[in-house]
Amino acid sequence: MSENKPTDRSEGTPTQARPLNFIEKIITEDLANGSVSRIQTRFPPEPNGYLHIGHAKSIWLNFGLAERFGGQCNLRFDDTNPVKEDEEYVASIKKDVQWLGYQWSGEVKFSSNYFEQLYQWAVHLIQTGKAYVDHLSADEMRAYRGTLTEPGKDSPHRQRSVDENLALFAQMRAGELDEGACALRAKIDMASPNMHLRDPVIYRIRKVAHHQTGDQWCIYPSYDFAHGQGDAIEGVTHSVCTLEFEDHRPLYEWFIANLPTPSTPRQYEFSRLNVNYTVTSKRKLKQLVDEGHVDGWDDPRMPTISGMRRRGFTPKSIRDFCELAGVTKVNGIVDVGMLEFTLREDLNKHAPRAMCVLQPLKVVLTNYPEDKTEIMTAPGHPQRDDMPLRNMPFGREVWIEKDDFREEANKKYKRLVIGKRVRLRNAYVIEADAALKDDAGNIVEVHARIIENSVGNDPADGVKPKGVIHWVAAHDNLTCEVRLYDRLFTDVAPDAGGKDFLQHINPDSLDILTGCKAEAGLAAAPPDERYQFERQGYFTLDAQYSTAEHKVFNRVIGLRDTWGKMDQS
RNA sequence: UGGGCCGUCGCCAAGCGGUAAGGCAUCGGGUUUUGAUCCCGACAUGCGUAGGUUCGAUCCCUACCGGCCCAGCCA
Repeated sequence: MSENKPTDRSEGTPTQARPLNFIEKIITEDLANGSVSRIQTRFPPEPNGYLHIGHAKSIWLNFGLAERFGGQCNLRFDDTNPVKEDEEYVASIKKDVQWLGYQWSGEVKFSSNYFEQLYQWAVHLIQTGKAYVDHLSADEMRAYRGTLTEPGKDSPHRQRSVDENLALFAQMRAGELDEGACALRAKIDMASPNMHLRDPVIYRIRKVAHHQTGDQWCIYPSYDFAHGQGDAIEGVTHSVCTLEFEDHRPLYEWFIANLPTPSTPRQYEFSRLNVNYTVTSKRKLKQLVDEGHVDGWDDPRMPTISGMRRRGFTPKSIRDFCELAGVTKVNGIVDVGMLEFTLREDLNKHAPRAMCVLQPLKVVLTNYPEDKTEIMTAPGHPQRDDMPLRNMPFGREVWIEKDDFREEANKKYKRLVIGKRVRLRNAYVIEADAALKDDAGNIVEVHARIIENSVGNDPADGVKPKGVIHWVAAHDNLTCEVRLYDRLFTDVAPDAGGKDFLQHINPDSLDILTGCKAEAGLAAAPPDERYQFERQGYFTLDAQYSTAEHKVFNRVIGLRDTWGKMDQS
């Protein structure tokens, strides 16, 4: 797969001219003043679900930073909570990261690789009087923690001796205590205005099997106790995460300061990527899947990486979008229009052109011999000469788009009208004579004439065609199914302010067209190629629904359409 | 309302005391056998608000206003 080359970064990417973002500035300084000699980052997902467009930003940022500064980026699964995780997700996450065009440094890492070290560090904290086993129940702990405006109070178990804590913690590990019976807490400050510093739980008992470590452990470290230390073990220099972890930073630093870690990573936070007209919360995406509003996690309308892949997005368009959106600490919502822009930009450059009639209307060229056929040639791409020419059969009967014919129309209509001319793209100029209708008055066929010698030339009589329309020969084409996708939600912010996002699902987000007529050459379309169906948009084969006999094309995105937006009367 | 963070064009986003980059979108115009692409042009006397410091402030100070995050043995 050509799109998996992690080196395909050069062309078109605005990387060069762009001013540095705040994290790049920090790294540049750190490198300049020698506080670090080399960059190490990491992308640290918990394997508890499918990745979506929001994760793409983190992937792009972490891997991109390493790439730009000649460093390395690890893929580390933050698997400290076995009850929510599954091996299925580690597989899909690895696939998504690679598809986006990145390769992690060395082996895939897991926080669970460090469980023994983490355990020893917890013991170290106990020995230095900085951690204790607390027997308060979860409810009691909540009550003791205080509130946002009131300080918490010390647990009655806070002053246990080191020996007692050591013994209790060993019992926890040995499985001698029940889930919830107690937990290990860091001893920091129950009156801290920062809730995360009010003696956070760092180890809890969970008697469940872990997807990586099996039943080796029945106690698991919390995120806060595992993340920074994992960074330190891996030599991560810049631990980049999202804004909601800002409050955790003092805790992150407290562990690093109070433990003999091999390095001192620093945490930096940026705002997560939000896109309008969609939702990205795992709970909501799951609901869309579970309630059958979409076809699965990889439904082409989903904002998941797998959905976008199936839809036909290019990895580059997603990376470019992340870059275009920028890296700051401002909580914003980016316009999907920007994503559509980077998508079209990439597709326009690389997609071979083709013609496909979505809603066919037959045109009979009455002055064209019944037994005659020709092969028309067309460029593979109008702005590139490195793409092979296409050969398209042409004959007496051709299909054109229903929308491209009107019995009569005003001068703004640049398509086929009775008595007027249009060019069949890459073929003849034709002039319409009559429209044949069925009993209900629907136009079922159009009679027209070709203008002799107009292939590649303007008509000899000087009467130029009004416009250019696409067509497909009736005697030789590929009948196929085409799926048109629109945004999944009709509301800019489907879940803003506690709105019920399900109320805003777009009933027309999927339009299935059958009996579409594509140019014959498309019968050989490979599954990962994206085409521009001229005048319509970009399309790719749906890997799931297509069979050898029945091709299904997904519309990745339509062409920019200034005509469709204006008053066409 | 305790703490943390954030507020520059409709949406992103530069700017770091010397008089508002850029992109997306939008609106004009040109080229074009895709109403696509491409090309030109327009688009913040204004930087959440009010004061203050300064010859000069989006950048410094003060006070307000607005938004986001934190009271999981989730991450």
